[in-house]
Amino acid sequence: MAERYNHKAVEEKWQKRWEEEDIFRTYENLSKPKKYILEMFPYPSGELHMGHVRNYSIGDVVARHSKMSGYNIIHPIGYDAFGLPAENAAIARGIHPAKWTFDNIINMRRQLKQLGLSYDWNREVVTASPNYYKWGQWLFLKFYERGLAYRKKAQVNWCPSCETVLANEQVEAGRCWRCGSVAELRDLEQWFFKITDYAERLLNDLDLLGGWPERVRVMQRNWIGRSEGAYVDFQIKGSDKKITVFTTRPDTLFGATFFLLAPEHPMVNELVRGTKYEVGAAEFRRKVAAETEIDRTSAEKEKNGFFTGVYVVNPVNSEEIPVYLADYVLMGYGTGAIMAVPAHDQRDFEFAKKYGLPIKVVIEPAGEQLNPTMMAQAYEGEGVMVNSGMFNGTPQVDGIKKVTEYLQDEGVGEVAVNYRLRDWLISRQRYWGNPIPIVYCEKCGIVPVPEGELPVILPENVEITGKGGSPLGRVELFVNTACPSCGGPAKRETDTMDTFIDSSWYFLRYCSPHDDRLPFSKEAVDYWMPVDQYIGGIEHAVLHLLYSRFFTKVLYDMGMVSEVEPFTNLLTQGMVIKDGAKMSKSKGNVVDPSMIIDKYGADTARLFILFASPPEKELEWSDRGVEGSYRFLNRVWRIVQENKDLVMKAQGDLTNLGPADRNLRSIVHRTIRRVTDDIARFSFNTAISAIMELVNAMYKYNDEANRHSGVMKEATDNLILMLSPFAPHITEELWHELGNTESTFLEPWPKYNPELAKAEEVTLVVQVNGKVRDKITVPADVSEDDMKKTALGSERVLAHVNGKDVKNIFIVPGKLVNFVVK
RNA sequence: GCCCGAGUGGCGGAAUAGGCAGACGCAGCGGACUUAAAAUCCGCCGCCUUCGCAGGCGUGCCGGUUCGACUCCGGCCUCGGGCACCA
Repeated sequence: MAERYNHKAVEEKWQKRWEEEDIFRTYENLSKPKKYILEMFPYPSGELHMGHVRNYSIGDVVARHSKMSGYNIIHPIGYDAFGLPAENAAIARGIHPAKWTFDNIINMRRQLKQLGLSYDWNREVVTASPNYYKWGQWLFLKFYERGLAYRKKAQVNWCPSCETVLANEQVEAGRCWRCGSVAELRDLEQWFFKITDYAERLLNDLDLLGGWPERVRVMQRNWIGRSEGAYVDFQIKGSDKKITVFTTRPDTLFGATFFLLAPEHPMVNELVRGTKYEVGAAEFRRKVAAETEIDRTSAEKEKNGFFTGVYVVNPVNSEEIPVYLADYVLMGYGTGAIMAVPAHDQRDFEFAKKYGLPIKVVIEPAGEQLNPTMMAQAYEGEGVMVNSGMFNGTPQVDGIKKVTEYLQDEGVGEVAVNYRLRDWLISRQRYWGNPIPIVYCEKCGIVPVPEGELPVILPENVEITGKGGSPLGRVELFVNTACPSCGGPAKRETDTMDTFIDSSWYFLRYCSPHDDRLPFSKEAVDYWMPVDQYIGGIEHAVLHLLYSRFFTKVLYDMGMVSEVEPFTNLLTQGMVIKDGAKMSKSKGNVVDPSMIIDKYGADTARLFILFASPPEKELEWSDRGVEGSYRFLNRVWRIVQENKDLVMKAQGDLTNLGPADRNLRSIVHRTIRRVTDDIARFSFNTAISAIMELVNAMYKYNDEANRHSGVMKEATDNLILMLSPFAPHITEELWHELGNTESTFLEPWPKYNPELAKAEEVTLVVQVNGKVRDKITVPADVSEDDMKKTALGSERVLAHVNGKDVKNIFIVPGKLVNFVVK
C-alpha cells in the first residue's frame, strides 16, 4: 500500500473483502452472551441523509465494540418500504411505486455498504416484499381472531392532501404528521386495533423501561393519559332513560349546575326530536362538525353551547339542571357527556359566565369563604366540601372516595378509569401498503381470508391518481372474489394497513428472516430478543415505539414471544443541523453524505459525526470539522507508517523501561480505560478525544532518542483496535499492514492493566481559602504529611499564608490541599 | 398554561462522586521545514490590569449551603422540545 492515506482505495478494498469473507454473518450461539443492536430501519426515499449516517454510525460503534467485547451480536438492517412517497412519485413521475421503491433500495443498500456498517446482510428485511407482508396479514388475522381487530363507524381524522385517514398518534397539533396538512374530521367505517385493551399494561410496563430516556416515557405516559374517577348516572327528567357521565371529581357533584353533551352524542336526536329545539340542535351540530380538530380543541377558543330544552336530575340532591350541547365536550373521551361544575372547573366556569348559568361553590380552601359572584375564575385547588349535604366538612381528597362509594351503594355510579389513548385506526385508503386480508360477502358478511390463501397479493396493474379513494377499489380483478366461506360472490377490502404495522414487528422478523412457516421462529426470537440497544430518532417517541410495545404484548399473550417489552435500552439521537437549522431542501442547507464519503471517506464522515457532539444532542454540521477529522486519520496513518518496521520487529520484553517509555505505557492503559468507559456510556465524542490524546502522546514519544519497539507496538496495536469501531476501514488496513491476518472486528477489545493505568506522578493543587495558588508535581503515592510539607514549601503558597493564622487544612489525598487562613 | 431539557471561550464541546474550569477539535496567532507555497511538525490561545513577575474577574442572572460550587438548594431570565378544552 502507498505511503499516503488513500481513503478510496482502502475503503473499497475492505468493503469487498468483508463481503467476500462474510464476516458480519451471525448465528445463534448459546455458549456466548447475546446482544441485539438495532437501529430504526430507513424508509427507502432514495438517498441516505446525514440523520441516517448519524443513526447508523452510532449503532455500528455499539455493535463493533460489543462484538469485540465477546458478545454474540445481531446487527440487522432492512427497509420500511411501504408508504405514501412511493405513490406520490408514481403520480409525479409515472414510475410504478414498486419500481421506485425497489430501485431506491438498491441505491440505499449501496450507500449503506459504503459506510462500512457491520450488518448481517443475510437478515435484510423489506416490508414491501410478499414474504414479509404475508406475515403482516397473518398477524392481522390473529388479531382479528382475538377480537383485537374490529371494524366500526367513528369520527376519524382525515388528511385531505394524503387522501387517507390517520390514527390519533399521527395527528400532531391537528396536522398530518407526514405532510402537515390540517386534518379534517369525517364519519367513516374503518378497521381498528384495540390498543386500548392494553392501555393499563402499556402504562404500567413503562416502569420496566429504566433504559429509556425519561422524556420518552413521560410522553408515552401523557399520551396514554390515565385518569381515575367515576361514572355517574343522571336521570332524564320526564323519561326513564339516563345519561352517564365520567368525572374525576365526584367530590364536586353537588356543585353541578348544568349538564353538557358532545354535539355528536347519540342521545341528542332523541332528546330534541319533535321539539322546538330540533332544528337548532342540528344546526349547532353541523357548525361544530365543520370545524377542524385544531379549532375544536384549542383552549383559547371561546366555548359555544346550545340549550336542548331538556333537564336531567342530579342523583345526589335531585336538583334539575339544564342540558346543553357544547363544542368543548368531545365524543371520543369518557362518555361524551359531562356534569358541569363551574365553581371548580375553569372551562365550565367560562361556559357558565357566557350563558348566565348559576355557579355553586362546593369546595372551600381551609379558613376561607368563596363567593360565587365575586369569583374571577374557578377554584380548582384543594379544600373541604361545603353545600354538599351529608358530606359537608369532608376533606376533598376523602370526598372523592366517599361520594363514589355512596353512588355505588345507591346504584347510580361506580368507580371508573379512563384513558386518553384511543384505538388505533389502521385502515388507509392508499395503494402502496399491505392489503387487509378481509372479504365482504353479501351472505356471510365480514369473512377473513383463510391463512392458506395468504398473502393477498398487492396487484401491480393499478392506476394511481391520488384522488377518489382507495386505488385498489378500481381494480376489478382484485376486488371481485369468491367468499371463502360460502363460495358466493364477494368483494375484497380495498384499504391497506397503516405502515406503522409493518414496523411494529420487523425486529422479530430479523431473528429468522427466511422462515416460511411463521412470521418468526419462537426459538430464534427467544434467543435474540429483547433488543438490547435500540437507536433512533425522538420523533417516534409515541408512534412507532408505542405500537411496537403493543404488538409485543399481544404476541406475548399469544405465546409467540417470551418478552413483554421489545426494547430494553433506547438511545434517541439528536438532529443533524446546519447553520442552526434542520437540514432541508427548502432551506438549501443539505449536506449530501455521498459527497463527503467521496471526498474524505466513510471513516472521516463517521468519525466527525461521532466526535462533534454527544449522540443525544443536536449536531451542528461543520465542513471545517470534517477536515479536522480527516487530518486526524492522516495523522494516525503516518504515525503507524513511520513506526511500521519498528513495530513489526518488536521484542516483547517490557521490563527495564525508561521514564518516557513508562509514561507512554501509562497513557496507553489510561486511554483504554477511558475509551472503554466512554463507549459504555455512549460518550463517543470523549472516547475519540482520548484517542486523539494518545496519538498526540505517540508523536511526542516518537521524538525520543530511544523508542522502545515493544512500547511502540503496544501503543500502536491498541490505538488501531480502539479506533476500529469508529473508523473501521483505515484501521483494518493498518492492522493488516502490521502483519495481522484477522479482521479487527474479530479481535478482542483491548484490556487495561490497572497498575499501569496509574500515573507515577500527579499534580498537587494547593489552595489558600479555596483559591488555587500553586500546582506542584508530586509522586502519585504521596502521603498526606508530605502533601502538606510540599505545599508549604511553595513560595507562592507562603505568600498567602505567612503572617496569618492557619485555621484549618483540608486534604484530598493525592489531589489537593486547601489552607483556611485568617 | 402545564411537564421535560439546555444555557460554559470566537465556534463544536469537556469536567463520570462537591476538589485544577475550558480536555479534544475547529478558527486564530507565532515558530520550524521550504527558493516559495501547500502539506507536515512544534508552540501559544477565556476576559481585564501588567514590560514582566503577578494579581483581579469569569460557567445565563440574584441569593444560599460549604474550607471549596459549572456541579447541591431557593428564586428569576432566555432558548429548545413535548402536551394542551381529555371532564
